[in-house]
Amino acid sequence: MTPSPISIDSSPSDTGQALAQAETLCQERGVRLTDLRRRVLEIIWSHSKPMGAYAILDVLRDDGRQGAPPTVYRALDFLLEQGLIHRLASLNVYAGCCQPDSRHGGQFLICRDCGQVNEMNSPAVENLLGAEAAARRFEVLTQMVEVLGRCPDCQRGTLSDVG
Amino acid sequence: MTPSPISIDSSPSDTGQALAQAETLCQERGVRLTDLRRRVLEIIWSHSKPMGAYAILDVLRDDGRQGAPPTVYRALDFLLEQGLIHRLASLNVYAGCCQPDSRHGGQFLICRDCGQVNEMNSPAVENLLGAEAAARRFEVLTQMVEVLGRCPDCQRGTLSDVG
DNA sequence: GAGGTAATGTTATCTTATAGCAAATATGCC
DNA sequence: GGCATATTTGCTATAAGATAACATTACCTC
Ligand SMILES: [Zn+2]
Ligand SMILES: [Zn+2]
Ligand SMILES: [Zn+2]
Ligand SMILES: [Zn+2]
Repeated sequence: MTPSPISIDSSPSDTGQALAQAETLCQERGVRLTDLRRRVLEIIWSHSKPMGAYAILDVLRDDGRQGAPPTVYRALDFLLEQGLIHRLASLNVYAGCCQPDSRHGGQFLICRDCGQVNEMNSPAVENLLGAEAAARRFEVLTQMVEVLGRCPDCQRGTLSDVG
Repeated sequence: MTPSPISIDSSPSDTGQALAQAETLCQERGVRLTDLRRRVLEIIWSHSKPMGAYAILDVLRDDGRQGAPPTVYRALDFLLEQGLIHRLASLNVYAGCCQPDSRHGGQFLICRDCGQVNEMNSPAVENLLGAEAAARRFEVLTQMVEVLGRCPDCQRGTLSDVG
């Protein structure tokens, strides 16, 4: 019923919800969420930490599916275009987007110790960044914000590196 | 005398100033700005756009200097540690820091069309990001902000892609 | 100059990402 | 269904970015 109050991990239900919403969005937009693309999105969501392209490829191969790097990169390109995932440039990893219905670059809190990533998407930050850019006569297309630090859990115990 | 009001490019004097300041900072800190490290910093500053590691390596080789990737990556690591340059993760390039005396992650306006990069470093943005992170009980170590868009020049004419 | 530390040279390798073309699959029309 | 079309996927090769490991050289102190 009620979602667990502290969700460190992407639970199966999170994954399910994300997939369902992706399905809906793709239908609305008239684009095809193929088996491969859906599976890549599922792999990303069902892991606790954002994944690199080659880690995703490994899972696909464990599935028994054929594939080479272009296979996964093309799926990632599609998911990125549709705003269903983000790329964290500082880590070369890909993470599911929590609000795929509204386009945004993404603001992320990345834990140095356990690797967890939290998508912030503070409108205040977005607006201020836009204002500062505008003050410099700069036309904004996309914003990328990545904050590296320590998550609440890793501050508490030193249960670092939970894998 | 007066610095040019619109500085699209890093002028030789900018480069000279940056090198002089780097020299001073490294002396104060008791670290060695060797020939190689100084030259890499100079190469970065004397180019109009941020450069990739292998582009820097090419220039080093044009100098007649020996070198392989580790040569330039070690120099870059040193310059990054000392806060003399930044890495723009979204582009895999390195850019000189305008305020190397104060440590910061860096906030960048990156022009999609001409590739120019402008370091913003708005304290307001930094503070707000810090506050938003703190509200989520997240301990900030470093912030990285990269805003992709179009610089004033590229909005005016469509003198895009000035190379 | 001997000894220790820091920096650089050198080779090989690893990770991340893309180009290019062929085969397969979905879609739309007759 | 049969066929033309465009999209998607398979597959090989390769580009681009970054690091590991170890040998050599420069620098500093005694
Ligand atoms: Zn998002
Ligand atoms: Zn953590
Ligand atoms: Zn800076
Ligand atoms: Zn521009």
